[in-house]
Amino acid sequence: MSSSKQKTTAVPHEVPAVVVSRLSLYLRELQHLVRAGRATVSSSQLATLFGFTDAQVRKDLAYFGHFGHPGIGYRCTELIAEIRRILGTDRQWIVTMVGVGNMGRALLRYKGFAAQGFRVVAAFDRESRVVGSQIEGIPVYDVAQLGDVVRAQRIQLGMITVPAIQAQQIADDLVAAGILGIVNFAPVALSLPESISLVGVDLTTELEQLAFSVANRLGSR
Amino acid sequence: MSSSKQKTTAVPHEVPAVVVSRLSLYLRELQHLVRAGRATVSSSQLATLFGFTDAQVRKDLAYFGHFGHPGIGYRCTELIAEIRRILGTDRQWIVTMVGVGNMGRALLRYKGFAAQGFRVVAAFDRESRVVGSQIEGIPVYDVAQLGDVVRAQRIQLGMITVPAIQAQQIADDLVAAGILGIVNFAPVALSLPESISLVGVDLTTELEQLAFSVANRLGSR
DNA sequence: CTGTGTGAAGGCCTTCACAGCC
DNA sequence: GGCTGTGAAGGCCTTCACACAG
Repeated sequence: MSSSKQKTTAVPHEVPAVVVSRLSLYLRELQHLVRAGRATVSSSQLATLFGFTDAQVRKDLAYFGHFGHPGIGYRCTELIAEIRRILGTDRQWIVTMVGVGNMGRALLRYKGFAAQGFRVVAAFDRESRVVGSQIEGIPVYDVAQLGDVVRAQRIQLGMITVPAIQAQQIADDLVAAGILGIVNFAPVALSLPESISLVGVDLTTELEQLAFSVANRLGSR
Repeated sequence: MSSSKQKTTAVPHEVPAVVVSRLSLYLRELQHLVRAGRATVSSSQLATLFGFTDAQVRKDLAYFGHFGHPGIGYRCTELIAEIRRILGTDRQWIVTMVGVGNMGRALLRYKGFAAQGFRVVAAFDRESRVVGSQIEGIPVYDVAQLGDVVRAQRIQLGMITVPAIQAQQIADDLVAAGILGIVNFAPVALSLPESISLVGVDLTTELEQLAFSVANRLGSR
């Protein structure tokens, strides 16, 4: 606030992935806090929600700028705006879903994505039964049209919910069509060019973490 | 193999959570490899699938025992059995799903859980429309019966797919009924006793990681 | 020669502790 | 008094590099 040099403009250098994932969590809880009428939070209050330390919360945020107010804490709406800008969710992302089975359909019907800036504009499947239909207003195309539609609609992100055995081929098609990043729900490791961002989500894996934790009485995390 | 002291019996000491999560990934790919007819893998081949280093794969496994064969690598079926034992998925886990909306239904229909030792025996919802029905042969009860059913069926793990605002109450009910661990799909931080294992899965959070990665051109991970 | 298991080294993240500010 | 931002310290995980085994 004192000097003219605000360094809150861009990602400063290399940020640990784990810091970014915590930022998402902070954002989520901040939004809950605002809805509950809270104007400010301290780092220790935020930390308590997750079992982190207050220093960690401050350090995480300090990677990107000076968002806090000594003696006050962080103003919720202000910090929400900052984190959204950092994550890149202050703008809209154009998304597609490939695979309209149980999981794909469930995700298409989920309202939470749109609320955070992710607009799903097209879905794909190979089953002629669903091709041509709409789910929550989102048209379902044949996978054969994937490249054309992705290019025409300038789709940036793809979510893959096809069976594991088809996932690599779909990923290759998405990359060929110019996609920038992929969330892979199929239980298989994908091989992609370095330039493409990849996040893997495997629900079985998550249950296995839980089983291990219970079997070895590690308690909460 | 030389001495009588095999230390492959239990979790030796404190294992980093990230090691356990990689074990799940190894298991998944090993199962793919077996299906493809492969008998053995080396640490470097396994590592390449994920972009890890070979040393990391070996170190991860070395936490739990000596599973490799110098000059050969790891025998796939052997290592699968070891990892399942380590994760605790060589036995069956009794699981419940609380919330039978889009996400809950999709997960109930997913066949992958059963294949890894997770048996979903009951689901719960508050909507009288679905209570009393079955999904994939799994009965849906009213949430009011949650405690009774969890105790009667000795349910060990719970998956929560209710709206965020209801999630803490459901979690408390599950804990009161003696549950051992929870996977929380609701986009909210839960507060639980230390003795209860907790894994959080937030799909919006995953998309945000991807957005950040793309926005900052970090490429694959 | 191929490939594992592992001390040692290195690096990265977390925690500590406190100066500074409201 | 309350709370942030941050160097310094500490700890934990990853990588290196090599002895050893088949």
